[in-house]
Amino acid sequence: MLKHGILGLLNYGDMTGYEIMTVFRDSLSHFWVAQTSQIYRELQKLEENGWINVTHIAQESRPDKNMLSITDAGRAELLRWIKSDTANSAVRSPMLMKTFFRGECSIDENIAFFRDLPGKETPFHNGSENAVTVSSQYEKVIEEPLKALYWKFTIDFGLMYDRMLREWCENCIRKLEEIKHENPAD
Amino acid sequence: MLKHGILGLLNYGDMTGYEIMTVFRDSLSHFWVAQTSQIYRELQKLEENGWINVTHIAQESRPDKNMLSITDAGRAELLRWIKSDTANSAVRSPMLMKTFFRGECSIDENIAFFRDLPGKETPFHNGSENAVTVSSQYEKVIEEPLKALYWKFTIDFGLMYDRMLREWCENCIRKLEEIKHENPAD
DNA sequence: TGGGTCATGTAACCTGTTACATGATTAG
DNA sequence: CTAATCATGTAACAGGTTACATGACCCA
Repeated sequence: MLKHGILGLLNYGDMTGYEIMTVFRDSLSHFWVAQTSQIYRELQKLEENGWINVTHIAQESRPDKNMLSITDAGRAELLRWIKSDTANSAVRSPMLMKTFFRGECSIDENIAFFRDLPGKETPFHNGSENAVTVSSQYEKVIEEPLKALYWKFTIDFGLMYDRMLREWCENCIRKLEEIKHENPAD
Repeated sequence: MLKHGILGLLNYGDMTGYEIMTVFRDSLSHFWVAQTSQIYRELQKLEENGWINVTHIAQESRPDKNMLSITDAGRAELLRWIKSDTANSAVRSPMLMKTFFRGECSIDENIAFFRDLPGKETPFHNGSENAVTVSSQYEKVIEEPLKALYWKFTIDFGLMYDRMLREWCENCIRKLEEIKHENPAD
């Protein structure tokens, strides 16, 4: 999957590993966290698969760099992946996992837990508002308004998710407060 | 994280690997998918760490089984994990990753994509309504109504997520329809 | 007689995380 | 003078996926 994210970015135009890293940070990282080391490793595999070409460029006042460009095979693979079924995708939420077992903690601890959650757990953890402005800048770079649209869709998702999470936390807190007042013993 | 999920289940009472598997399927699997093979491997590690004890039980009309029970060290580890910070948790959404690059497809293909999504991509992919009834059955097993409460919280999350996802897809479709009518060329 | 349940795993591989490593240039 | 930016990775380990393997009992 990370492979395909990188391939997708290279489809916008040639880039170095470093540039991929920065674009990734501003866009995909909201819903897919990846370390620099992993990006470079995946780039090696993309080349092995023949999905990208690498051109070494010597520089003087800067370290040398490797310019990466997507191949026809890479573009074909990207499209194949985009159109493939989303269904059996890896679901994994550490946050829900912890919530599930929160019965081990006191009600007050749990009220605090749900109070703090919305600030921490969100796909747009850097703040979705910020993501909106960043994407607008890239809109000029991509130059294809229709492609920028889907970027905006992912940000809309982030905004709606944030709102939903806050609501959910409020509901949980409300129920915990009720229980607290029913049995003040706990 | 999977380690801790298993530890949490064993904290409800002794179980075999097989039972963990079935309880897992009905509860945690909604937001954390794991293969049987992985569960057995993690059980080995839990024992190596001294977090569980294993008792071999010979059976006649059934295969022998290993009864697992959580140790004091395991309980301590479970609590440590529950109270640890949720913040830097691994975010990864294949669905948003694909959405991001959907600009490569036609508007009609994308309308179809968003129309089909709500049925596929949901933390409670087996249907959240079903999860509600299953959890009610376990409520009798757990026998501690306060613990079952947090299970219900995770299901509430699933229901709210489902609703939000449907709304988001409708919004995306609406925007795509607008664009389609503005430039019928595409 | 065929499929589901009970019950256990191993092996190979792929993906993700953490820690480490280097070093010049440039902007404040 | 110091921190950020540019630019590249390696190594070891942890966690997740896929495929395979075994075998009896019970119900329809």
